[in-house]
Amino acid sequence: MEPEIQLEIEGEVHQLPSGVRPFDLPERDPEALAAWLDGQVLDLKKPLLKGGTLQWLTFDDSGGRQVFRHSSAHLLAQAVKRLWPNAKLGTGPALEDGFYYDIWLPVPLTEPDLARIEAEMRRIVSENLPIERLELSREEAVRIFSERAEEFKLQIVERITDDTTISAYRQGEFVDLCTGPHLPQTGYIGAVKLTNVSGAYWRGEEQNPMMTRIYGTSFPTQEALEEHLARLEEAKLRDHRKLGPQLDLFSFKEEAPGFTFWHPKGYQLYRTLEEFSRRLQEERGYQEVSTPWIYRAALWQRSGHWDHYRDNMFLIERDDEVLGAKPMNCPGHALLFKGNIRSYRDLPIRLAEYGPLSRFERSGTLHGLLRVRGFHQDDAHLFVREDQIHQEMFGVLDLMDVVYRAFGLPYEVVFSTRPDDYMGDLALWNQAEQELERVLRDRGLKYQINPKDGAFYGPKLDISAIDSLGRRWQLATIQLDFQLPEKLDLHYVDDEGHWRRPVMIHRAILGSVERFIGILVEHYAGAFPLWLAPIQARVIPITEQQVTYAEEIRRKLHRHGIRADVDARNQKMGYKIREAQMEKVPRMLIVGGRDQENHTVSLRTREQGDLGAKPWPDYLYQLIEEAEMPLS
RNA sequence: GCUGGCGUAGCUCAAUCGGUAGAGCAACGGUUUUGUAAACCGUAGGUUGCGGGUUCGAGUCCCAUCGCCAGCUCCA
Repeated sequence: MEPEIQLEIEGEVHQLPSGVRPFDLPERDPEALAAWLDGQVLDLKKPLLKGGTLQWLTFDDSGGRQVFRHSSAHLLAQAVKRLWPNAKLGTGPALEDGFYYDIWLPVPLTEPDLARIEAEMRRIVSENLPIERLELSREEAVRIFSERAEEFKLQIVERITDDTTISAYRQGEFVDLCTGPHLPQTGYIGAVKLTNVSGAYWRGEEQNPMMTRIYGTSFPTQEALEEHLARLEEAKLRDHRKLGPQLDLFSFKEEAPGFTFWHPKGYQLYRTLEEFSRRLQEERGYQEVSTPWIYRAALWQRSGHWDHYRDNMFLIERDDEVLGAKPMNCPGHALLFKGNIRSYRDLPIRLAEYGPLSRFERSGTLHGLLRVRGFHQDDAHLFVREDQIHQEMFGVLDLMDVVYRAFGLPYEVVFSTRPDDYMGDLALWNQAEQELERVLRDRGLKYQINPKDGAFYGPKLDISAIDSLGRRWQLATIQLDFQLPEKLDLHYVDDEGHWRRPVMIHRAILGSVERFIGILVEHYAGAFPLWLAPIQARVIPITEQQVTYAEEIRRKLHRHGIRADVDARNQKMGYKIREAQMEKVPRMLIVGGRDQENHTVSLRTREQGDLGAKPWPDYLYQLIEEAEMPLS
């Protein structure tokens, strides 16, 4: 008698012969791309030898999408191999919104090549080749990929351990080493688009050969693909590098790559943000200082930056000695701390600084405001006793919460642990890592662990946000440091009169003010909330007759701390309104003859449009309230 | 830094095969005096990123360089 298995599908239990393929079941969802059996994603054509609960994965499931995109990557590789038979395949995974394949090519790729590859991919789709799984012995795998001169695949085979099944997938003449799973046929891939080409080192190591990485995306239908491409276009319009200059906030110039020119409006925004940070920190016992921005090399040698950070520093040679511009404030703050004898009663001492920092970033890594060479942090160093670590860390996380809630910025917490080139004593590192984890748990924060990504002097907690194109950027950082107090020999006097070593907490909440503004521009698409907007209100006289009245209103607004201007140009009202809307000014106070007579302003808001006449100056008091900083 | 791509007026873009660099918006001058997203007329604006080369002739072809874009690497 043939062995049977029991499969539960959509609540119904079926008795089926062992070896049945999900693909052949009459219950199969016609949109299914793969099957899910008790937590495992399987090919639809996988013969089932044991029973369980089976679900269909479609393009709406992330698992289904992943299979779809992974098969699309194979499709890409097959097309490239048809066009360049001596191309050598690297790896080609699925991504969130698409896929890529790293391929070594004898010639550089050009735009028209992408179109040719796409055309070939469509041909393979129309051939509707069956996709077949092969399970291979190591010898077979080596033979297959040697025959095809796929040296990179052979390297992968070598690294596969003996306890793993070596599998490959075949579609037509094409075979790729792959664990799968995959779609049943190439015909499933309804629409593909190759988006861009770039270089990528084999296995991500700089000394390895550079492969050509071809990115693409794919969807079941042409309409879905076009919708996706339209969304990408939308996102590009939010890009801070486009919006910033458009809104006249900042610019970059060839003469100073990686440094920001802050225009009047952008700098206003910058100062508002800094003021926000100042007020929150003063309330919490921080003291603002300003320390030198250039130090003799000897300090950097003592602090460890010379060994761990020199390549990223701007160095200056004068009078036969080397000086370095500061990439961080910590050594300066430590020196300031050291300048007096400190009692245990003085701690914690919280030193804040907003001064300029410079880091020499490699040219290819610069990216608008999000990666610059010259920037400012809302930086602070907390000098604390060991028994104060927990409480102070708790306070920092609390401040962070206030700040990020004020902007409604979605963020992720990452806990980065000891890197390979760490400085100092292993026991201290372990202690610091345990402290950080304990505070995270006590605050109930969700976090991910990023092993070996800590700073060279201590483990850190990073907050990152995502830009308009889905790239992740680190904003806040909180680091516990037992090393620097040691290196620079910091101490305080404890309650028994003994010298003790303080602990340093490095922290920046906004992170870099530059980067934070870049993220904010994209987050709000340039339409900043009232309290942040560089120009909060624009007074628009309808005719020349109201310019004096308009000026009067503007002066009064300013006197009460509202940033306002008057558009007195000889233009129609509609024109001025249109410009104010495009500049994303949150409030427009329109004044015509009627307003002047009745002592009103005609209010228009950026979001709601015309709201009619409001008595003046009553409206001023409403505006003052609406424009308050979100300090709690 | 590496691989590939792109640099034309302040912005968005055009210029056939190598043959006189052009338009809209913005700016400026004037007319208009206006009630909720673009009034009208006119003027000016350029060493085509910078430097070489090929050619009778280069925005266009070649070399080099700078900057930017995508990704890699790096990343407090």
